[in-house]
Amino acid sequence: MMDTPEKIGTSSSLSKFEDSPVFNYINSLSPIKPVKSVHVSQTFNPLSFASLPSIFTSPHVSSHKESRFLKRSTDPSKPELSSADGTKVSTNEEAGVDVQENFDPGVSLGEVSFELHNEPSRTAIELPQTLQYVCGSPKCDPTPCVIEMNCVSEPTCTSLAIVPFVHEASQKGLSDGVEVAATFQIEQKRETIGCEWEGLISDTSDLLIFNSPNDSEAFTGVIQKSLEAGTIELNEINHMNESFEDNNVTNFVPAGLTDYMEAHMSAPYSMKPGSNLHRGFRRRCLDFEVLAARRKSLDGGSNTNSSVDSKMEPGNPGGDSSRCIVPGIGLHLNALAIASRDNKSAKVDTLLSGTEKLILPCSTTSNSPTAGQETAHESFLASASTERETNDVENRVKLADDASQASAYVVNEELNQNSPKKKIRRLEQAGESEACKRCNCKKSKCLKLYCECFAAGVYCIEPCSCQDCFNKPIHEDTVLATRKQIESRNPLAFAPKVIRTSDPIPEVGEDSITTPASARHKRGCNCKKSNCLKKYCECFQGGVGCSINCRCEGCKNAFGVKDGSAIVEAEGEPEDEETDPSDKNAMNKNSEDTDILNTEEQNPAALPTTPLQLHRPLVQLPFSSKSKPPRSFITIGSSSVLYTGNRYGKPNIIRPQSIIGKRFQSVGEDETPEILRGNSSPGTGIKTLSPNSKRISPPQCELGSTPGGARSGRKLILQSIPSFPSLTPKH
DNA sequence: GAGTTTGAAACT
DNA sequence: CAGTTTCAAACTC
Repeated sequence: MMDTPEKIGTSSSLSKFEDSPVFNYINSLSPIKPVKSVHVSQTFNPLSFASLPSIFTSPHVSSHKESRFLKRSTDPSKPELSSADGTKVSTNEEAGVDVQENFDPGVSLGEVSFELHNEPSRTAIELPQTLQYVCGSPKCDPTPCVIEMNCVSEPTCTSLAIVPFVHEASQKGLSDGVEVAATFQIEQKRETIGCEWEGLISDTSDLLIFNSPNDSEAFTGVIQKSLEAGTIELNEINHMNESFEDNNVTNFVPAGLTDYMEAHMSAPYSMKPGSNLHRGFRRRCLDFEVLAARRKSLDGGSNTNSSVDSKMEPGNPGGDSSRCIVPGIGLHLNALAIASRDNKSAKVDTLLSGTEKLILPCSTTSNSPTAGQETAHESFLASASTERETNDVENRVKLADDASQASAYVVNEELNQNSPKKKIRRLEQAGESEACKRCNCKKSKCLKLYCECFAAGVYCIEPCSCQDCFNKPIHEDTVLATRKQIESRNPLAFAPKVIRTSDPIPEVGEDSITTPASARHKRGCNCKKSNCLKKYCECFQGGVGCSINCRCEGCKNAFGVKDGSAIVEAEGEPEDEETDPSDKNAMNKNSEDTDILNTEEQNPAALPTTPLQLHRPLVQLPFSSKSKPPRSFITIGSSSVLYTGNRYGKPNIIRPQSIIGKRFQSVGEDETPEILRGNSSPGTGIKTLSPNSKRISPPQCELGSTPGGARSGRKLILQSIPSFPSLTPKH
């Protein structure tokens, strides 16, 4: 319809895009439109591979990310949207279905761009773009993500029903073959009226394509189709994407998203969609939060939720799986580990064969007895985490700390699938991640931070050898209550301990490698005998150098000594005010002078400068992967939810994307910093705020970024604190 | 696998 | 806020 002509215009320029009839059209459309627009931008973004990585990787680009996330989320989340929208979905579906059936590239493109539901159709038609973009999400993510989104974000019966289907489809596709899965899905699609299905189907279709041993073939085929349909459109789309990202995307998208969210999403959940990656991570984290929110809502008397809850509810022993799936989504890193273990060999083979990573997880999930959904989610999460790890190891900046990055990273890899190395690494990492998630608690009942699982916001699973474990879906209430208590004591208790700020991804080419993630342990360690050379040291364990925040004695942290130079043993905790080495010190001093804003901007540069970063890469690899990083993500994600709102606002509004991107990346991981920024009330007594006076230090970003990192961090903490509560409580 | 060491978390 | 205890991971044998 209007799309074709409009498309051209949009492609030409960003500004045009807004002004363009397309944009108007979108505006005219139902609330969904904005989302679509977002999707479109995202979908397009995928086209530009280079941009994508940066985008995803860059945490900072909250706007970007989120917008993208939204896009992505929309893809996977389509179901969500649909479920959420309900009626809307139905209508949209029709359109989407028609589109798919018709396979009119031109039309589809236009529609796709505008309508969420169309995305499926889009996927079919636009595959080239979508594939790239979607691939990441859908393959591994796809089903899982979708499911999770549905379950977690919105307690709709449909979501539950859908889940099984998705898994089946995914499983079939994996086991039997892509084609089969595709057909299966299609059939279901027709059968099922729910738009969710459409979304799922579309996703699955994508998956199928990618899953096919010869992704390239499928991809090429798709491309050819698209080309036949109209290459120009694709190109235009790409341009549009670029323009979006470069110029307005941040501003534009967020607004749409927020609106959409407000309109369709429940408040608590609204934030989630923000980022796909975050979704995954958040989900786990959120699980708790979500559950609480649900319950509250239920208490409030939302019937729909109640139905869901009943399914979700802990009460069900059988429900465990289901529950785990929904609430547990966030939880099951462990499952991944297990699954990965069992299936490692298989995974490897598959990887080697050329199948994508994503597929692997799915396969594992399918294989894993425990569970389908959960495993899928876990796999997704795991993949993300593993990717990070790999990135860290490789010092690939692209993968930013953010979950978003992880997701993005996944996507990229998928795109890049070619490299077997990465796959292997991923596998390895997965294995490592596996180890990370077990606990062996005997007295804490897994309800204290002693428990790694609990601390990570994950439910305990089989691999755990814990005793009297209460950290299970069955005891959700207890877990939530305990969690709240702990958070009340220390709002940052579940925040990631180690914050990594990867340098700007976009600049990956630049020095990213040299300057791996600048990560810091928020609190800092308190080692006295280990010299920060053993895993006893959280900093070392996290693969980050010690910072000013650390109280360690005789620090010899291979990743970076407190004082600044690894060589220096300087223990002087406070003493080390040596300017250079310690960005920390410098930061502290400087920070006082500098405002938050300055810190933010400066951060990126600062981070790279830190010697620690340099050191990290070498050592980190092994450690980082194993332990905490993933967790941190999770927690971050949860916290981030609140933050996301802030993110949208600031990044979008204030800063040019390019700049923002860098900054955010650095900052991105810590959302708190952003918040701080946003709130940035300069003088806050952070310390007082932090329950644990010990070391609530700002994330690295802060440190690195702001000369007065300490302050900023503190400030951040303060601000962040409120946010945390909001997350869990969300009334 | 058992025992020791370590440092965070929790408690006072 | 500091000191002590508890706890579970990390480590060693």
